[in-house]
Amino acid sequence: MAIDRLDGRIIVLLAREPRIGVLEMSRRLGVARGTVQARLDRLQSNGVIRGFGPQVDPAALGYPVTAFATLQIRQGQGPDVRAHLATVPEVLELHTTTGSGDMLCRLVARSNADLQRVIDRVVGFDGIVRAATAIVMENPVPLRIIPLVEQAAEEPERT
Amino acid sequence: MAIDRLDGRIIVLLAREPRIGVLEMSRRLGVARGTVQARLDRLQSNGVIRGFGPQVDPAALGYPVTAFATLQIRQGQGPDVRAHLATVPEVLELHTTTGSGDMLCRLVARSNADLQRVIDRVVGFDGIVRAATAIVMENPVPLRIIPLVEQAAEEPERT
DNA sequence: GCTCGCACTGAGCAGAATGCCCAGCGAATA
DNA sequence: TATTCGCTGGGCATTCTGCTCAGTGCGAGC
Repeated sequence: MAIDRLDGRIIVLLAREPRIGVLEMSRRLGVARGTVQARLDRLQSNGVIRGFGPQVDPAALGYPVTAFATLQIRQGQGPDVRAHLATVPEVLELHTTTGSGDMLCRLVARSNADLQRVIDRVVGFDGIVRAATAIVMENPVPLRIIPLVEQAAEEPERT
Repeated sequence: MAIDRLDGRIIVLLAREPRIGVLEMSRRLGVARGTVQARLDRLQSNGVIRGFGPQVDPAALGYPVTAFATLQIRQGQGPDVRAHLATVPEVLELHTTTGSGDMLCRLVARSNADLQRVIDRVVGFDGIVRAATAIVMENPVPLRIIPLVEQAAEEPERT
């Protein structure tokens, strides 16, 4: 669960240059290959590293528009709404939240006009009372994990 | 930019089993190894596949609390706020948006109590007028790309 | 109708990495 | 003190990679 500095260096190195392989990592980090391999195995069985799936850019796929929609759900309809949203390919992720909305989902679309189609499909479901959409203009900080890993590696336990 | 079915199958296969390698992929897909290799190179130089970084689970790192914060920014302070937020490790991503807020950011924290510390640090900056935070309770649809890739592969061009 | 360009195929090759094994060692633990 | 655990450094066979090549089928352009 807690990671130490070596774990942190492994993850950061892997995040920066994912293709280098275990042997090259051991060279760069100055440790034995078996150590890196054991650490990696542990990190993966821990669940710290979920996997190494390809990071696909929706914009390059033809979906340059990103938006976040806050949804208000009719009481008791949560499970149905989740199942509905899971069937929409343009819904990239979905969270249930506290606060003024009940759910927050990330959407993509081929254009602003196409976004209307996506939203219609999202809210075209009985359990959804209202949707408030915010279109993303810029993304100054793309999804990142390195700073957090570095912090976690420096402070293995704290609360 | 547009991907065909073979591209789609490559990405989906890679997303499901990231460790299989080019040779095994060519076997599963029933095409020559060189073809898979060429397609992968093209997808990467296209930017469709950004990379193969490790997918790290913040919860396993000791940050089980996720939240989304909507920020309102004082006019003209945007660039400073971005720079400020980029220095906070718990800020995993940041978007500027249309709508009632000006920015939307994803935060993680070690606990609900720790979230207060993170929010204090986030809003402890002059350019931020107000912050509305929604704590994530459940994540019925984790960040995914496969359905979108499949759709994009079936409909190479459309708007 | 013909030729060119392009993508795919199937094969081969040297080099490198992987997965796996082992014995030894030092530190922390019981 | 004895044991356990993680790291080291080495070796091994197997596998994959990166690269090259000639041949082939297909569509576009002339």
